[in-house]
Amino acid sequence: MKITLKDGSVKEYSEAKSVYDIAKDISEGLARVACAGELDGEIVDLRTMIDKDCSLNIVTAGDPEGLRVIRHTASHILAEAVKRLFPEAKVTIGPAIDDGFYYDFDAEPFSREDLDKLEAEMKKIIKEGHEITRFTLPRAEAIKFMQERNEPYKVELIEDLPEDAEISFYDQGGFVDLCAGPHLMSTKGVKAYKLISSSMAYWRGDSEKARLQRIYGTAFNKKEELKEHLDKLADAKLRDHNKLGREMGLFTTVDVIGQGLPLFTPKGTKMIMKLQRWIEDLEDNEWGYVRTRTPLMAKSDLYKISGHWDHYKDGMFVLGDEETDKEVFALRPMTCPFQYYVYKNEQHSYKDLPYRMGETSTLFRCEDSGEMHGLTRVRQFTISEGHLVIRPDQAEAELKSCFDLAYYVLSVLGLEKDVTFRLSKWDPENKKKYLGDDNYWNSTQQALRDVLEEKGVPYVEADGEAAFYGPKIDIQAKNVYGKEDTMITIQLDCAITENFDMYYIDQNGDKVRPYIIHRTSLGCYERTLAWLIEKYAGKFPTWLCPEQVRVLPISEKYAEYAGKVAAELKKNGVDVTVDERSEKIGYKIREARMDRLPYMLVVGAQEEVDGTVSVRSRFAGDEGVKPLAEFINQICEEIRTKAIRKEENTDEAAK
RNA sequence: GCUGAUGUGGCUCAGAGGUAGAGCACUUCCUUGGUAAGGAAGGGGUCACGGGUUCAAUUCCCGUCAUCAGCUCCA
Repeated sequence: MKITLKDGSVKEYSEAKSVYDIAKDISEGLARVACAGELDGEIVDLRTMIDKDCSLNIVTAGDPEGLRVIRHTASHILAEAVKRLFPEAKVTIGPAIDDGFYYDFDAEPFSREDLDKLEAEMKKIIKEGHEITRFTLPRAEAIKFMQERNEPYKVELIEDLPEDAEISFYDQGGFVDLCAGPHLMSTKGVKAYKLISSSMAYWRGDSEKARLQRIYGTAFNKKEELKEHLDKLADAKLRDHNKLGREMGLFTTVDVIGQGLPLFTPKGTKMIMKLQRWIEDLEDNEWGYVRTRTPLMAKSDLYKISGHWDHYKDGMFVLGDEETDKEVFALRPMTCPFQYYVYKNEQHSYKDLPYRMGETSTLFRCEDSGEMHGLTRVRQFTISEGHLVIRPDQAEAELKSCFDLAYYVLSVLGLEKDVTFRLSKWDPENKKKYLGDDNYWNSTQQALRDVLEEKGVPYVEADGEAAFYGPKIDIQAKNVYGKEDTMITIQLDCAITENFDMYYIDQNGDKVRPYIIHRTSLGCYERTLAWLIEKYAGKFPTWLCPEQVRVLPISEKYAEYAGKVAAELKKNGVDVTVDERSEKIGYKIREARMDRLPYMLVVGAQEEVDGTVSVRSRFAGDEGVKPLAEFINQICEEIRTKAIRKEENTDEAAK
């Protein structure tokens, strides 16, 4: 067969030559993975190509696709290990995923000890160095083959394949798995792997179907890369807002209060208030918003008009019983209709629009009990809510301005590089879930797409992610574990105004339906705080810190001067405390460091005489002695500009 | 909501069928110190909650609540 390589050169091999030799030859000995190659953009097993002339880019262990092949092979080795140690287990599927692989088994739950044993067994299988060979069977025989081996899940998988398909299998020294490939040439090729965790998963992701046990693992080309990955996971644990936020005393939860209902401590509240005051002033003073304050609950009638009663009742906390009570209320899951009635309170001319309403709005959503997590999925939360009532001709400009505001907020927080953009569209396969027709959805989706295009940000389009009343631009961020959440959303809604009979008076004196933009600028305060904790590992920009400065008197003799320093700072709006305890200065510094304080001011005899402070910061260590007034100027400027000071490489940074 | 694990002083955790332990933190006293832990003494727990088994339960069993992981969901 003839093989055209990436560089255009052609190699010819006799049919008699083994695929392993060909692979080794083509990859110049590079590749443990060399039996996998790229054909027309697809990763294929060289062995499927043995009788064809083809063009191949050989996949090597070092490239991303090679990594997938290594991981996929590791998952087969795991499956073999499970069959050896737990012969009753039934195998299902085991793909490579973004940062590793998993394999689902119908088996008893696995403990950490089981995983350790399985890891040891995998080591044996790898050491044994089984050659991995590929063979195919016609469908009927393939079914029989797996029936004989008593693997019902594999039989089901094969039954779903076309009648005339040739079914491929991979054999590694007797353990045979149904698989499309490709794989390494030998189990020996898996050199760095680790089983991470086990959990439950449903067969084919369907909660009606069998419950399976999933084992997650990961594998890398080299041991060092694996170590790096495991270190990163360990670091993620240290940043985890749900752990760190509690440790730092920013929030807590209480059994008897309930799930998804975090309590913010004075420190956590201080941070949220700093964000909230900033956002409210920003919107009102610089972006033309007016503020509203509307009820946290309403009669069910309101939600019937808005459509939430039909589309979203299960997600609401309903107060009362429809059957027996005259009036039924529900806590609000959104602010939209409340602000609509504020708009409707007066008649509006076309000259009044856009009418931009903002509200720091607390919402309630009855999430399923298993969904709650830290501050990112909660049942009560507060968002920087806003609704813009606009004329159709203002849509483009106002959408862009909402986008600019959100982007500005992100960039001040230092988060703008960490987000991805998503155009969330309706599900054309399930139109019943939505208000409006094809025409409506196509045009609104295009309007949002235009904004993203104009702003030149990369974005993905996602079906089925829209609100029931309109499409969204969602700004997404990942947590330390790589899980994605919506941080900010901008939605265009031209449907709801009908239900609420909203209108403005145009030039001709006619009533006209406005459009609505639903949007957030900072999103949900709880979620944003979680994100900040993880982004900064608790070392927040100074302006956001609940405690910005701690004054550390050398001894109790200087407590009075320390108090004066603190009072002066407080007068200038700085959040400051004094550590008056009779501890040594080293001890106080250690504690302040562990509390991630941005600034420590050491004061003793000399400072008292000179009216100075000895500045020590999280950023640069010892910053020397300064007149108090100079330090106040410096920190006030840092707070005013919301500067994000970089940590320099001091010895302390390493600690 | 589903599956599994977990729940012991403020925190991190140990422990065992016979009325609970360490380190840190806290309080008091000594020390009054110059840039990451000075010393001593002391207080503090209905072992998440409710049932059951047992002479005896914090420990074993069941239920509830909460936390975590994963699934599913997320207007």
